[in-house]
Amino acid sequence: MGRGKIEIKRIENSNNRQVTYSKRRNGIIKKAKEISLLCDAQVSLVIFANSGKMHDYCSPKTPLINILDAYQKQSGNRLWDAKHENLSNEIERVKKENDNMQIELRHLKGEDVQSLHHKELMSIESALENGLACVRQREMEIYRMARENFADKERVLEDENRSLTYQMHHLVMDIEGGEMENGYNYQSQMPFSFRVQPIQPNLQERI
Amino acid sequence: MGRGKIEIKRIENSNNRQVTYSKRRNGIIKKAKEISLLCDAQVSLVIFANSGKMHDYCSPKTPLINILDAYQKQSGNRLWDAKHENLSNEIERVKKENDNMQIELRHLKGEDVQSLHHKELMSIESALENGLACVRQREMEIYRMARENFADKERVLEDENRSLTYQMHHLVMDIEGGEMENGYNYQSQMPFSFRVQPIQPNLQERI
DNA sequence: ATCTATTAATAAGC
DNA sequence: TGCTTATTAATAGAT
Repeated sequence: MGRGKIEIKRIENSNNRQVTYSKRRNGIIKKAKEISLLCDAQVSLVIFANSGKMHDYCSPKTPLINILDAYQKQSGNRLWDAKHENLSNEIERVKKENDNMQIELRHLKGEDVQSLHHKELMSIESALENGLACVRQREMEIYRMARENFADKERVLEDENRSLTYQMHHLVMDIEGGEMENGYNYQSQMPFSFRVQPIQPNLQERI
Repeated sequence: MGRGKIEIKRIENSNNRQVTYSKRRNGIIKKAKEISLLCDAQVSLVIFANSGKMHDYCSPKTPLINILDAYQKQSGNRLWDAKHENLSNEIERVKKENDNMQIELRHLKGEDVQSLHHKELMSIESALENGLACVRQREMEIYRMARENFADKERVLEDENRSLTYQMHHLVMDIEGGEMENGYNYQSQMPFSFRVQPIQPNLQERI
């Protein structure tokens, strides 16, 4: 249908091919529209040119996804169903794992134990005892570490105190012993916050 | 193109519609094949008749799924991507839940407690103590029920024994007291397994 | 299905 | 691309 008949095989001339593509693409899309209107048919048409450009037609009132869903069902071809199935299976698997853990957790917390029998209870009990032992051991460890840490700090503070006390003692002696040799009053020049202020009142008594 | 021109609108005569559908469907599929051959185009065509019957064409060497995948990318239309996303999110959610439970379980079992601090340990400890209390309570319950059950059975057996003993006592008296009045020897006619055989030897002494 | 008068699509040229 | 036109292809209606 044209000035000459053409063989139905790849058009080698790239320009001709492109022109023919445009014309025929429009033709097909027109035909698709027509059949869907004339005959109440659902049509899904997607065309990719060699260049990668895409055109498509989908009959109105029917989302493409529905047409393709129906296509999957009728043709038995799996488009995305296979992927979906894998994901769904994964969800199932993980949910099952979840449920099992949920149950185990509840049992360990002493919930839903009415349904359990001797043997199960025994194993839960021993798990709990073991857990308790571990947790308490860890608590003891923390306690011990805290105490050691505290003892260290205490020792450091005591050393510091001793040193300060010693310094203060000498300072007081210097002041009481008459005028400064260089006429300088350390205490009064020091910012207030740096002055030695024993926190525990009874430390003063020890001086 | 035919004996008369037709308006492009739904053909009301159902027979005509069906005939036109068949003819035009073949036409479109032929055109699809031609353009894909002539112009190196990728074509996906799915047509559903009003009746529900489906026909399709897909250019060779390109699985439909690939064409549609490309369609999704170019058109921005989400066919199955949306569903995939939902499922993937669901998996993420459930896995996270899973991980949390996993951690809680491990802690309750006394594993990985090295990383825990005082406050967490305290709450786990109290959960464990509570669980232990519940489990032990349930065990006691089962123990009590079992004992009661056993006591019941024991009582029934004792009653049975008493009754049998009584019967046997009378039977022995009858036999020792001379010939049977009706000349019938119950014991010897009874199948061996039904004969009264006290299980506890000392029961015999009580007779 | 098949036929065929008629319309529609389109190849080639511009 | 768009327009034109000679030519082929598709198909409406009848059988």
